[in-house]
Amino acid sequence: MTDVKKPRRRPRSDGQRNREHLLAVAKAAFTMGEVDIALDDVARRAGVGIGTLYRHFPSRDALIEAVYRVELDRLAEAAPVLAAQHPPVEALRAWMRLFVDYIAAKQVIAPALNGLVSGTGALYAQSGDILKAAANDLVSTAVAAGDLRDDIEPLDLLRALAGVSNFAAGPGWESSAKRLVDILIAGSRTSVS
Amino acid sequence: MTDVKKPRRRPRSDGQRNREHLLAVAKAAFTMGEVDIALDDVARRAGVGIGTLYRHFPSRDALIEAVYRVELDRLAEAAPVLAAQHPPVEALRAWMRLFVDYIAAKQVIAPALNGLVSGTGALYAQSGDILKAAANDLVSTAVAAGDLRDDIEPLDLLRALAGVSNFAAGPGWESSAKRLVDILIAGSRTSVS
DNA sequence: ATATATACGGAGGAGTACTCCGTTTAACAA
DNA sequence: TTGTTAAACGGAGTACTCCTCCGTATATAT
Repeated sequence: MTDVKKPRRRPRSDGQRNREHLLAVAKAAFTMGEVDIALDDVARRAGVGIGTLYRHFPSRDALIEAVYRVELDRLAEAAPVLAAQHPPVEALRAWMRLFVDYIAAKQVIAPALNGLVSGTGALYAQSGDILKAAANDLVSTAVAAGDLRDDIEPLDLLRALAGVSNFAAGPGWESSAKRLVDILIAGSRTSVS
Repeated sequence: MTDVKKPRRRPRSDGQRNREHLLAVAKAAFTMGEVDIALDDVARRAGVGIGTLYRHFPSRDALIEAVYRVELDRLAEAAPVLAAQHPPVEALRAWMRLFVDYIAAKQVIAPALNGLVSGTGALYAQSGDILKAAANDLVSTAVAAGDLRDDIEPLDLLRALAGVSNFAAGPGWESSAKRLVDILIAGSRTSVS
């Protein structure tokens, strides 16, 4: 039990302001197509030096994770709400559709999902765990109710979804994404002839 | 119909040799983990100048596509064979499992699938079309036989599969990938209570 | 006012993708 | 064989990116 670091001073206001500016700029850029924006640009647009950016976010991945953290957490929080409103399987379906909606609304989830799901490493690890836990709850509830096969891996459903999320291009992609959700749900049910 | 360009000379042997060396080196590198290998390195290992590499493959993506072309084509060619050997639905299942096997054998499909499936643009466009056509045949045969719902989008199944392919890490990933194939098939069947 | 922990800025090191163009060479004809 | 020429080569150079380092500035606390 090492003791928690006791902050001897209140955090500096300019530091927090800059951090928020950076996040806002980065999110705006990512939301537009500019996923590959140079970090120098992010710093310039936020009105800070590049050194400041790197102090707040020690790597590009750290910045990306910070940007998406809010969105991913919101998605995770929706799970218990849906679970309370719907029967188990429908709650899961609704939650998976929420993914699709988020992507449709340019809520910038897709790249985060990819990072989360691909083996890139510790990146997104924390948000990822929350998300996985949410999926786990929904699935195990449905399994316990006897509606879903008991060999369903929640993470696999997420992975499959990430595959579709990968590209939000082409007309009708949204409806085809929702169709896939139905396929996944149907295929996960207990009663399959 | 513009006339086909009549080559006034036979292609130079050194050119073809170098092209093959480059492909071999790149494939070897990609097959190991070195996806981010510098193109300078590829050129050096192949014993050619960087200029030569860029003449043969005008961009990094062009090189990657060329490397995976062979594998993707082989996968596409397996489709009619499987269709001849199995009833429709089982042919589709077998083909989807083939994806998993390829990935498991470090056959380097996963990144190609991602590129194919993500909206990166024309990259992989050609190989992608072949693959899509193969999937289309398998699915529409099964649909015609009345075994699969008629609203199944072959490409969506591929996308979902790509999601799992994304990471071939963690113990037991292979079996969970095959389980997902079963889920997708089950969910695509006509008779769902 | 003074002290000091905290944060800032941006030049610069290191590395990569890709271009340009003078040089070399394989193919072919005489 | 030898000359001609289209095709291919090589690698220095350009442009750009990520990230580090460290001297300077400033918010907080006394």
